[in-house]
Amino acid sequence: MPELPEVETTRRGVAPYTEGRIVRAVVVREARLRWPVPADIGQRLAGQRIQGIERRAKYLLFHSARGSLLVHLGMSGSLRVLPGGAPQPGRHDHVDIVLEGGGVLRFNDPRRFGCILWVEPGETHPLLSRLGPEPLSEDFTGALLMRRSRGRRGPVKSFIMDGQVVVGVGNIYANEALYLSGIRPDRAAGRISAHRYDTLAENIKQVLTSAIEQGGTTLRDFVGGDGKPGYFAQQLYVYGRAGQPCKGCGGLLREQRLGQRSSVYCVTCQR
DNA sequence: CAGCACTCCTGTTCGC
DNA sequence: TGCGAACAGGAGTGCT
Repeated sequence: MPELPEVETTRRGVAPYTEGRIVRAVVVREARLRWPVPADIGQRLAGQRIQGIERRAKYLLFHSARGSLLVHLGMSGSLRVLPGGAPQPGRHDHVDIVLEGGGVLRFNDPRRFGCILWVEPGETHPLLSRLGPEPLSEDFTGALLMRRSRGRRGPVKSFIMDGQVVVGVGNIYANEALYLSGIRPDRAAGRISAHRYDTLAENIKQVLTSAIEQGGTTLRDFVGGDGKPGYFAQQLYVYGRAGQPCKGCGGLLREQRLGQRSSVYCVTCQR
């Protein structure tokens, strides 16, 4: 499932093949995504040059002079470059961005939790207007977590997954960062010390950075081929390891549902 | 506002 | 071995 590192890896992977290129057409085979793909998206984008690709949270923005294509990969989405043109589309190949010169940027999303929308020039899309800071920016600090968490009684894990607090911390990395920080995921956000929030913020940055670095080794998978683009093995301490031994102390990892999300932690190493 | 539950969807896993 | 049920999960929406 694409988390922030996968989305950033996608951005870097498709940028060399799309930036500076002109869009010839947009082929929408299935418009029923999270929200309907706008019917006029092809008219808006055709003939436009893709000036750059920006990532904000887990959204990708393909900027042109006439507006921007806003893409989210949801749970199961992927973007892949087909430099030599478009082979027969598969069952979930919902949208093709056909480029001058014959290359194709193909959007695939089996569960259709993703979206493709349009943003007018100079406007901030409502989906982006209330987002917290980027986790890898200087704006994201332990002090921010400390300040924003005061008075909040919900679990810290839900707190750091709240996109209005900080963006891009999905379930996998929330679990991992809390393990690395020695913090139980069900601890009340408002009752965690400034020092521990410093540690947590650093670990969130660390785990995301290392995942992005690992993603760099799979960039070739974004082009052609039939491998699944954008996903890469991640060294995981707790996520998906419920019932297995903690890599720190050997105790069995426990699983708990928090805010509809599975949370895995070590009762000994995390307090 | 904070904190939930609900919702979208389909591939995978599980239980019998 | 096969089949239906349960599950996973990003994040917007709506309710308390």
